[in-house]
Amino acid sequence: MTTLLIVDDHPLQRMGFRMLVESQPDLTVLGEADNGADAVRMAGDLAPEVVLMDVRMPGMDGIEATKRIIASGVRSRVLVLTTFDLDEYAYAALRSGASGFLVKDAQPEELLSGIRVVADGDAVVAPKLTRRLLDRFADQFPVEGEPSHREAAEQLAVLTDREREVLTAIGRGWNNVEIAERFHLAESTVKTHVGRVLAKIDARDRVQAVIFAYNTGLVSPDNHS
Amino acid sequence: MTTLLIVDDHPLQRMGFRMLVESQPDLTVLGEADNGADAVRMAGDLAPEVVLMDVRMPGMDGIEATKRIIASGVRSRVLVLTTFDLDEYAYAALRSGASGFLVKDAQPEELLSGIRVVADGDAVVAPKLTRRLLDRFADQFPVEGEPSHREAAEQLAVLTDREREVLTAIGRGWNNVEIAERFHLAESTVKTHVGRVLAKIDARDRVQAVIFAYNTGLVSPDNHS
DNA sequence: CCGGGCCTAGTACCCCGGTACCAGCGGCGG
DNA sequence: CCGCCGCTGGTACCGGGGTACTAGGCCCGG
Repeated sequence: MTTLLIVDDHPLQRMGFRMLVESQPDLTVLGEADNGADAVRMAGDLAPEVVLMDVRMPGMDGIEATKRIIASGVRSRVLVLTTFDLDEYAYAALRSGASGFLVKDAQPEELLSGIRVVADGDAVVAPKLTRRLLDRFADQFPVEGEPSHREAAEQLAVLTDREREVLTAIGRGWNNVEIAERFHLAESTVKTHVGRVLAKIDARDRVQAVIFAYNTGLVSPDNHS
Repeated sequence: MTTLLIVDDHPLQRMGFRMLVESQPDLTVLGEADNGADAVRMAGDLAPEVVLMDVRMPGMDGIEATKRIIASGVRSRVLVLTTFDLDEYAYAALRSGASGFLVKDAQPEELLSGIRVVADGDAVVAPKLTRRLLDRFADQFPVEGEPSHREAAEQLAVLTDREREVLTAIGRGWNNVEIAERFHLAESTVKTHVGRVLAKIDARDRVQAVIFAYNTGLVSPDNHS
């Protein structure tokens, strides 16, 4: 049984959601809120598995409410509902920590499907929003970065493509096992690469490699994950 | 009628896709390719609306093939299929210009739905991958008003003076012995401080502590020695 | 005066990281 | 065709790093 909290400032809209949701044997509504502040409080009290959150509300909007719910440490997952005409809010919503983004005029089956996906710990994004998400994602990750420090850049140049990838991974704080997993390599292979990188950039250990990566601009603040 | 090109190095897999797709009255297969080079060429010749692209293939892989198809200017949209979880290759795929990303063991309906979504000009990402994508997105694009810097800065405030000194030293790439010497401490003392710093800033090891130090501005590029 | 931070220091333990060395493979240029 | 290079993988070894726990001395505020 998946528990829900419905957040929307329009009573009629809430009614619609409740009708749809309660028609499903595996879904149940714990409560409703008509503003962001109540939503945050009720999420803390009721600990619903999924919060259906309208973005546009008077006072605290759905995005701010989402951030606070996520920050509060409650296990609730938030499924944000947008009307899609808002572009400036779109990215803020994506960053808010929500587990899903659907358009309010979606088919009922899509909404129900989205609720179950989110309840399972996965995420869902409406196709139209996904398009923009991918475009933005592509923009923000240029194929090759631009080193700012020329001198060190020469050392960067002597690295092979693979070694530069590994150095970037080191710069993100990943350990050898994590690097191996993300690149589908054996840990021993990663060690080999790391060793060569350290020798080439004249670093004693991966800590100094991180510093090197920052000084060359290979990685920048908030470039991690 | 939506036209398709199937790209996979496994004949049996292609057969499965073809069977599924041709069972749909609105979908038709224009051709098949078992490697990236052929895929690029056939996409140019046949101009399918959607390319079903396996990501892992000997020789030119699906990602490189996707990039070249997109770069070629053909109007084809690429739906990438993988058996694996989101990893570096997957991110590379998302950057490659693909319109969709699904796992190969998805339900047939999901695949068909994904094909139609992509054909409509929208994009689709498998729920399990979306979760990771959103996490990554959130990491990469900190909210303007409430950057992770602020959170981090608050963590900085909880550090004692000594701990902040030690963190700075870590950020300069010094090891425990060097820190001990410069501060006239025993190595064991340094370890104690380091351990508490790591706990307070929620870092796994000193490598992540370095990154933290850079992100908070505690240390800056070319600040060492 | 006594509790609580903070700094100091030690011991013991385990694991990850780094090194050394070796080896096979595929591509590419001489 | 051969050699070089880059990439991959493995084994073995050792030292540094991180954790857990303990503990004494210091200063400050209740």
